[in-house]
Amino acid sequence: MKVEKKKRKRAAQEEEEEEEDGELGDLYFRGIAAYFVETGIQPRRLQIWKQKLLQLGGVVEDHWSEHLSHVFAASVETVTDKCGRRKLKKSKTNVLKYTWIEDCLKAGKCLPIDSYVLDILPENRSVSRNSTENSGLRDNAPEKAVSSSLQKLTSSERATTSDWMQIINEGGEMGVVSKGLHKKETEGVCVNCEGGLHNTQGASSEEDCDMKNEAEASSAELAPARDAAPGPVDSLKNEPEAGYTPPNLNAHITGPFSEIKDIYKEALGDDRRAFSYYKALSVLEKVPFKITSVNQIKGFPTIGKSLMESIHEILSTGRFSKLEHLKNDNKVRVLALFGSVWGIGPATAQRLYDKGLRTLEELKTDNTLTPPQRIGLMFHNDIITKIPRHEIKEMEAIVQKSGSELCPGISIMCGGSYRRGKALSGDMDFVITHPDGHSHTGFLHELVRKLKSEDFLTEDLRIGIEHSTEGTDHGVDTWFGLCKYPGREMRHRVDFKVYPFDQYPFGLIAWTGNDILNRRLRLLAEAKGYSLDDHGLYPIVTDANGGKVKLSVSVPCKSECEVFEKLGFPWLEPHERNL
DNA sequence: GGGCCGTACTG
DNA sequence: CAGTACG
DNA sequence: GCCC
Repeated sequence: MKVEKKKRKRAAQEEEEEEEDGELGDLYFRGIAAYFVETGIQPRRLQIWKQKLLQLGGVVEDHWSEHLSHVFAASVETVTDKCGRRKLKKSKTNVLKYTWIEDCLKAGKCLPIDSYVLDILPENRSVSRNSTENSGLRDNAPEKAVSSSLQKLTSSERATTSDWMQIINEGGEMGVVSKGLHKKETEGVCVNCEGGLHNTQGASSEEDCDMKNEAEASSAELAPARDAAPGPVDSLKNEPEAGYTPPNLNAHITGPFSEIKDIYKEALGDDRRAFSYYKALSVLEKVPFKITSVNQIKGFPTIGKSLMESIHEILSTGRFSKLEHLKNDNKVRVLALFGSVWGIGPATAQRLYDKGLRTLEELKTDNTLTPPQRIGLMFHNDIITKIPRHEIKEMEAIVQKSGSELCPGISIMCGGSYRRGKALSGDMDFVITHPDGHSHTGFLHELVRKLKSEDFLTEDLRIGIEHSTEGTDHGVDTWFGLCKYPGREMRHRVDFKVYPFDQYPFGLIAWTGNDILNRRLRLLAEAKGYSLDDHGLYPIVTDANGGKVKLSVSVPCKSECEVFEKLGFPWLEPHERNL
């Protein structure tokens, strides 16, 4: 068995990559030496492309040089910014859109490059705009987002291939990576942030900072709900109109994985195992081709031995015995059902099961349920129903309108998966602040009252602290509850959190997520001697007794960009945060 | 073998 | 306090 | 579950 495996492995390396996946017979990327301009691309997808390029005979370089055969980029803008217009024109390198790789992978062969070539035109600003438009990347990276992320990224010029690999992978090595990054960045402090902060617009010493970008960044981060006029506001903040989510070509794997993840988490309380599936499926759903053999995903991050075996089983038999086994267990089925109710977790599900309860109908008769659980149960079906993007947009406008009527200048924006560009969201997360630094106090109570009177908010689930006039606490008001889309009885989950202005960037990052990114940022912060949470970045110091103490004063940051910068983490546009 | 985010409400 | 939730 |  072992020998057999070894033999096969050697064969796979020396020979071609044939074996079980006969359809991808040869190394069709052989002879390609490529450099990737990473700007404006989801890190996960990027990594997958690199992996496949290597696997199929190509070479990936960390830096651009003239001997390369190919350069891949999202648009003309990004590539010229990174490599230089003149140098590119001079070299014979093929400058191609990323879509070429995707299409090759889908087709299983090397396609003609003709329709993928990015034309490097002489320095005309308006030209690059058109080429972005035509790049075919609009579906997942509208030009606006691309260009703005470009500027921000290039200013903090790190992210080599290996950096990305490590960032994308688990947090273990993050300390090492970040040290390297940190050096560069703490010295050269993020240009974009600097400008934004002090309002010193003019492009500073760095060549890649421009004013348009500053304006965009600030309007994107602070979305003042204008005086009762919701219309034009929309276009200013939560950019993604259509959503960036690329199609998932591997639902045959992610579907079962998602199911088993929910069971481990909500029924069995095995969070860590659940998290492993969760991370794996976020990788698998970004693979740009339909997986037909485990050989195609050899060496992918977050997919270890056990998951590989599961995937192999799914591919070869169409079944997932581990999941089937769990679903055939009646008790597990009941626990999973109970656990899917808001407010009921694994422990409560188990307790209710032990009482002999088996259905949601029976659950309704139980008198030990807390009021929030009761509401969760009553609207169980509504709550698990996803909300389409355009409806969220309308509801955001409703909240903004009422908010600014109550308090002119208030900034209200919908974060969460909506801000990350998802086409469907499970709930809405409103992050609120006021630029004057004090008008946010007491705002939430009023807002909730008003929105209830408008028959938008319906039930309370959880009510957070009131702002304290003593300033010892963090003073973040929160409200969790349910709402109705106008003209419809169905309930949706809504969260509000109101931050003092100086904590807003931290709150916005935290409530935009995703959770994988949050955890990674917090891990990184810890490795650098900080503690990061939704209201600040706090230095950890050693006191006289050698104990670790978290300082109560945060490192000040005036924008999300600046938080990333302080941590030495590559900037990600909201739609790039679907890690 | 041990790590795996940090916080805040509810009862 | 444990349990649950949020990203 | 994965990854040092």
